[in-house]
Amino acid sequence: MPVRVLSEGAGPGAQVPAHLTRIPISLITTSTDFSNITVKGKVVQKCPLVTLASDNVILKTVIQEEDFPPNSSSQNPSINIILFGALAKDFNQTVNQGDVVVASGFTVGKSPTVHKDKLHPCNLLLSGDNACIYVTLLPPPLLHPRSPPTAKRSSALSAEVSRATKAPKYTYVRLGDLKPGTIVNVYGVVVFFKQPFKSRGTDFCSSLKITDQSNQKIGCTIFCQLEDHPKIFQIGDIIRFHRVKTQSFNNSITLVTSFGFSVLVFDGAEGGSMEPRTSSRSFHIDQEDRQTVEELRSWAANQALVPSVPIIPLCAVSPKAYFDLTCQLLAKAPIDTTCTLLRVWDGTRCPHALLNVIVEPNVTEGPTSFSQEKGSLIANILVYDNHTEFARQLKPGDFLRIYNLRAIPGSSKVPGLTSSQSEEVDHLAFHLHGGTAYGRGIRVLPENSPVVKELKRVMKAFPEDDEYELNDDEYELNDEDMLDIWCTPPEFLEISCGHDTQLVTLSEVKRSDPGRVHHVRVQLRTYEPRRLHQALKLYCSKCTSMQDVPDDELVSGLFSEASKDSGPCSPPPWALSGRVDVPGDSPGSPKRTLSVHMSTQLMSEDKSKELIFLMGSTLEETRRIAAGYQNIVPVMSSAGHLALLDLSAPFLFRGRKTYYGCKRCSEAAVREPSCAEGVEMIDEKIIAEALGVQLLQFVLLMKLQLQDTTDTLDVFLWRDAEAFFGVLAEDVAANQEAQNIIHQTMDSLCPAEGSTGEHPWMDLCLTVYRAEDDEGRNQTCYQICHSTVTKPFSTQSNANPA
DNA sequence: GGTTAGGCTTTG
Repeated sequence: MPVRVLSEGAGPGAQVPAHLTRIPISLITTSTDFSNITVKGKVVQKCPLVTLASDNVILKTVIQEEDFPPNSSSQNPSINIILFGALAKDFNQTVNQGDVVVASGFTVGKSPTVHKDKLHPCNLLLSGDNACIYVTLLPPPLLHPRSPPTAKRSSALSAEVSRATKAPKYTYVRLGDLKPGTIVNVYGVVVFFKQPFKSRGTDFCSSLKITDQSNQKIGCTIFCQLEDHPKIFQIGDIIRFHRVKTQSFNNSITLVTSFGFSVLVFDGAEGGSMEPRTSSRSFHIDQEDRQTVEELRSWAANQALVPSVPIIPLCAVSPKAYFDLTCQLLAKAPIDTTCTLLRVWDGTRCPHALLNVIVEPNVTEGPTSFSQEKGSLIANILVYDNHTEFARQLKPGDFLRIYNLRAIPGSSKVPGLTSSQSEEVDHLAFHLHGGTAYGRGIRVLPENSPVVKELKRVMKAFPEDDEYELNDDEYELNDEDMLDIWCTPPEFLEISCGHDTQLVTLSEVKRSDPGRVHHVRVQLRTYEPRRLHQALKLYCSKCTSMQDVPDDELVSGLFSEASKDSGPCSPPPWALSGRVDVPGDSPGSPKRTLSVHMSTQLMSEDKSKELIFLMGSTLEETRRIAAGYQNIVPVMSSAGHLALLDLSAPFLFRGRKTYYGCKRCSEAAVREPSCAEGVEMIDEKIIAEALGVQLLQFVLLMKLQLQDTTDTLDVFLWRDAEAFFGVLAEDVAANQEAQNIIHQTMDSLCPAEGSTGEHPWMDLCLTVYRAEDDEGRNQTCYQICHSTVTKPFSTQSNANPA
C-alpha cells in the first residue's frame, strides 16, 4: 500500500519507519541524498488526477510545513509533490486538502513552475515501490462541513467517518476519458464557439469545442434558453460543465446538455479573474476549482490555441480580412429587412478610409452627428439576416464583440449609399454576413469586463458630442483654424494681374502692405481640407455669409420631418394637383404614389414637366424623380397650406444639381413663377426669384501652404478657385468628373509621394488684404487670384527665383 | 420526460 493511513492517537511518527529521518522542506536541494529521509506537511492543494496518454496517471499536490523547524523570518515552506501511477490513484481517493502527510522514497527534481507559484525551487517525485505517503486524516468539523479545514479537533475521527460526512464533491472527467452514454462533469478550454441561435425545437442551440491536457477536442452542443448558454467571449475561455451527457457521433464523443446541466465560464488568461460568468444563481466553486482553472490556463498558455480569427482594433484592420472586433455601439439604423447598420468605434483610427453609409436620421437610434474627431473614427458595420434580429436588442452605448466581421474594400454596393458617395471607391465597409458559420455573431460584453474597462479608458480621451449636435441654422465647421475666415469672407480687391509684374519672394510678400498684388513662383507644400466635400461651401452674395453644405443625413431628416404633417392641404388657386408614381429603389420594389402640384399656366403651355411641386417624398425619392423632371421643388403641408421645406434643405432639384437658399436673406413661399410665358427655359434663378429665395452659390474654399526658398505662406484659394481649377463649384457638388479634375490637380501639385522639394513650381498671383475675424480683429490675408492651372505643369527646378 | 444540431473552408 503506497498510501498508509496512520493510526489515531500515536501521531504520524509512530508508524513511519524508524530508519527514516525527517528533514525540513527548506533544506531540500536537487543534490539531497533522499534515500532515507522524509518531509512532512499539510496538504494545501490537491489537484485532479490526470490521465496521461500512456495510460499512466499523475497527480500534483502541494504540502506546507507547519511545525518544523519554526522559522520566524519567512512563511512556512511549501513544496510541489508529483505522484505517479497507483500512488497517485490511492492518494486521490484517500487524501484530502488539510490532511497532514509524510512523504518518503521520493526523488528530487527542479520545479518547472517555481516562477509562477513562487514555491520551493524543487519538487518531489514519487513513483514506484519505494515511494510512500503516510497520512493523518483531517477530522471534519461537525457543524460546518464546507468551512475551511482550520479547526483541527483533538478527538480525531476515523478516516471512514471523515469521508462520509464531507460535502459531496464533483469529480471531473478528463476529456480523454469520456465514455459514451454517461452523465459527466468536465472542465475544458474553449477552442471554438458559436453564438446561440434559435433551434427548430423549443430552445436556443449553441455549439462549441473544448480541450484539456489530454489534448482531446470535444464538441459540445448546448440546448437551453438563451440566457443560460455559456457566456463565452473568446477562444481560450475556460468552461465548467456539470451534468452533461456523452454521446457518440461520427465516431467521436460529443457532449450534449442533459436535463439539469449547469455551466460556468472563466476568463482564460493566466492570473485572470476567478469570478465565473453564469446565469445560475446557485453555484459553488472551491479551491480545487480555482486550481483546475489555473492549471488549464497555464497549460493552454503553452498550447497555441490562438483564435483562427484574431481580435483586432480598428487601427489594425486589413482589407478583406475576417476579424473579431471589440467596440462600442454608438448608433444603429435599419437599412432594409435583411440589413441593419451599426455605427461603432473602439477609440482607434482605422488607417483606411471608412465607408460612410447614409440613412435617414429619423430611423437612426442614437445620435446622428458626432464631433469631427470622434466621427472620423466611426466604422459602419452592416449586419445581415439573422444578425439584424439580434441587433434589434442592442442599445447605443452597448459594448460589443462582433465575431467574424469582414473588412470589405472597394465600391461595394451598399444599401443606402447615395450617388454623392460614388467617389468612395477604396473605402472600407464592414460586413457581418448572415448565418452562424465561423462563430459569426454579436455578443454584448458586460460593463465590468477587463476589455470594456480598457475601451472606456481609451474613449475617455475624446470629448462628449453634445456641443456638436446640429441645430437648424448652424453647421459644424470642420477646420477650426479656418473658421474665422469662413464666417467673415474676405473682401476681394479687384486688381488685375497679367503675370507681367515682377516676381517677388514670399518673404517680400509678407513684408508688403495690403492692397497689393504680387507675382510669385512657389511650390505647394500642403493644403486643406483634404476632403473635397469640406472645401465646398455655400456663399450668400447678399449677406456674404458662408456655410457648409448640409450633409445628406441632415437633409434626409428635414425631408422626413416635412412628410409628417399629412393633414388636409389646400393647394394655391394657380395650382393643379395630381399624383405621381415614385419608382422603387430597385426593380421590383414597391412604388409609392405622392402628391404633386403644378402651375396651371405651365400645363397649358404643355410644359408640365418643367416644374413640379412635390410633396411627402424622401430625399432619395426626390433625387430619383429629378431624373424625369426639369425642376422639382419639394413642398410640405403646413397648417393646411403648401409651404417650402426648411431652407437647410435644397429648395430646388434640377437633375443632379441641387440649389439652396439663404435663411437670413430669403422670404420664401410657394408662388407661381410669373415669368413663364415666353421664357425659353425655367432655371434656378427664375424659380428662386419667384419663391422669394436668395440663392446660395456653391464656392470652393481651400487653404494652401506655399513655399519658396525664402519662406512659407498660407494663402486662400476662394474667389478665383473656379478659374484656378477650370471647373464650376456647382458642378463639383454634382458630378464626379468635376471632382476628378480637382483631385488630379491637387495630386499633381502636391503628390502623396516624394518630398516637397520635388513638387512642381507654379507662377501665381497673390492679393494681400485686411479682413476682420469674428472678434473684430484685423488680420492680413493672402488669396490666389487670376491664376489658372494649365497642364502639363512645368517642373522647372532651375527656375527657383531665390 | 426529453426535440432541437452535429462549427467551417465565407454573398450583400
